[in-house]
Amino acid sequence: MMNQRIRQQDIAKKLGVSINTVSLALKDSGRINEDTKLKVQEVAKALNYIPNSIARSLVQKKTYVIGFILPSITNPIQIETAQNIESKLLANGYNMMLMTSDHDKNYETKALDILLSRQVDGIFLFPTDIQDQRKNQEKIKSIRDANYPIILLSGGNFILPSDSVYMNQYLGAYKATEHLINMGNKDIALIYGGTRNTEKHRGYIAALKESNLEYNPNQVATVQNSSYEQGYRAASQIIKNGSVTGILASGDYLALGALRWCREQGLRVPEDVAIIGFDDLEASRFAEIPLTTITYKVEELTTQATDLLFSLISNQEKLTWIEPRRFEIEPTLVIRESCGFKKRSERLL
Amino acid sequence: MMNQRIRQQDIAKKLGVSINTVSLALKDSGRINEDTKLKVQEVAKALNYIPNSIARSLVQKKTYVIGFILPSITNPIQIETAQNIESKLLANGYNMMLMTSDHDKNYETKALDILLSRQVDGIFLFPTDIQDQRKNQEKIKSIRDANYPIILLSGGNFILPSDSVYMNQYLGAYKATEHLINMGNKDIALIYGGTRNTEKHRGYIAALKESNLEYNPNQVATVQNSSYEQGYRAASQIIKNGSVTGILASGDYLALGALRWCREQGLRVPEDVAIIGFDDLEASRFAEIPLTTITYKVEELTTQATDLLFSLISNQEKLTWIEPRRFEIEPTLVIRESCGFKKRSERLL
DNA sequence: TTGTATGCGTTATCAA
DNA sequence: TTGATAACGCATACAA
Repeated sequence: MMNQRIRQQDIAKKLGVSINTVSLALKDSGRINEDTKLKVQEVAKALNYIPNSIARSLVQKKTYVIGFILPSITNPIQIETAQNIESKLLANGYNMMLMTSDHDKNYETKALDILLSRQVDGIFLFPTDIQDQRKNQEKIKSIRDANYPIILLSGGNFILPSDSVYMNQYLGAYKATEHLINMGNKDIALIYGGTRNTEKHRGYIAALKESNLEYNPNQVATVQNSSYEQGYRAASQIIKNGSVTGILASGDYLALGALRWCREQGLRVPEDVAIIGFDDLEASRFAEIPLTTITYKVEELTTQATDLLFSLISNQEKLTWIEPRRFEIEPTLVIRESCGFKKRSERLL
Repeated sequence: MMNQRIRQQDIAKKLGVSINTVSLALKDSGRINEDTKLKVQEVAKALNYIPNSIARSLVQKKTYVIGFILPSITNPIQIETAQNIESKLLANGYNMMLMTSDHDKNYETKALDILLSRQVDGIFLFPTDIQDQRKNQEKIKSIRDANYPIILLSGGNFILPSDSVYMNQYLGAYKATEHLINMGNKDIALIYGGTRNTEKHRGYIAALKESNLEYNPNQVATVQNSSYEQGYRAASQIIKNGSVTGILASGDYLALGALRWCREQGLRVPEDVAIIGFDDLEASRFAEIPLTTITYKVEELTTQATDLLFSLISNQEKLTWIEPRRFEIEPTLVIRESCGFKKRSERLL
């Protein structure tokens, strides 16, 4: 029910000029009389005219809307990424349409179709799952082949159907595991999201292998989402399973949940169990035992991603002929207290 | 650069029928031959036809897009609210356009204009600030008077220009303060967002007054956002100011930051300082001292809000003649350990 | 059951 | 500097 809104026609009629004149005047076009321009703008303001961008989009074939698909809210990093990108888009005159894909399993495809139908000028996609990504691979490829800018916010040691910007999670997991090993741990557990985190899994295994440590499936727990509760629960299972002295969790909330369980059991951290997380959330800095973790460089990632998107948008050449580019961002280790190496000074205000 | 996409015209030409036939067939209209309908749908699928909803919106005067304006990301409750509403909208065939208003101070107005220009079918607005809300009051009123559904997700003891659904924060703060008093605290500090939280401020004062306790401005700290860091910092200031034994924070992260500061100073919680937060985030359940807090009933709020929105959308009567409705949701106290009353059993899995 | 014609509000092209 | 006219892709009223 858009109620009768003011159109260019209305203000044209009021002034006895043509619609075209109004259109040009509102555009602040140079090739129009200053007086009439002012008159038009004045009346427009008086009538509270608001341009209909739907109509404009139809003729210009451009909506200035960018779609953003992300799995869900449990990972605050993804939300932060979305909002960070939103503000960058805004600075360039674009708005964001946000869709979450986790509602049902195959919703990612549907979300893509909706965004295409809405004629968005580009898409950022946080794939739900490497599995699903493979499944949508053809679709994504065809979207890109139609010169439609689509950027993936994930990646790894495999071929992607489109351009991508991502934190190198393999490397992150490798560094984290290596750190646990260096701190003297030999039985290191992994708490992670299964098919959502295959790269982290790979990095974990690679680091173990590098140190000639055995990969023990009993020390790996799969988790539904990256909440405290799941980390708490996973820790309870894993530690009962054996002599684990180190835990790598694929997210900080998982790590903090695990930390809580350990503390409740009277286990000391890091003396009895060392814990390391992922993402460097604020909660980790303020945890009871400040958490050692792996950074997720949101600002760097979103800057790269939006730059890439805008270059694709303004670029005229057929994307088909360009190899998909990938930008990796290298995560770094943030050492706090949960694996040893106390540095109390860090939290000074 | 929308590349040449398939239109109804293209599939009409391919089949030698009229556009109208195609339009009806794709609509699955009853008044069309089954054979041709199937044929059309087949070709549409083969050509990978995706309807142009921009064009459809122009003629139907309906976009099936709802705008959502929220201040920023520091409050995870607002994000959760947005995503919760997004999923409810989706179930009804609507999508959400997300805008954050905190970038510059007066951006809320601009966001409203953008959404109106984009012809969204309705708007949810989380006002940045009561102050700003007053400022935009006329604008919001005029939007509503134009029969444009706009719903505010805040409220209080004052007149609102449009329909609203909100947690009664006055009551929440009252209950929280009362609880602190009941636990024997007489010097109770408030950490809150200033003009963003006037209702909480009022509730705090009312509860003090009810117990004949003096309101002491030195025990009130204003904070930039609801992060751990701000809570940590505020606690350091406030506790140095005097003999505070209880802290009410307007958000759980603030409370947890304050908790951390106290612990680092060797203060026991709740024995030396009792702390209570707001929102009942997951982090509070898993804190080193599980946090007593006030619930924010996201699901209840979003259900009310979307129901109200859809009733406005389908309603044909002039909104001008209807008094703005308001739905208050009553917050409840969740007692954990940070104010006393230990209940260790709660966290069983 | 299908086709034709018109319009949605705007921009763009071409004359005047 | 302005005005008429034709698009944009789709839906709808009406005709056939």
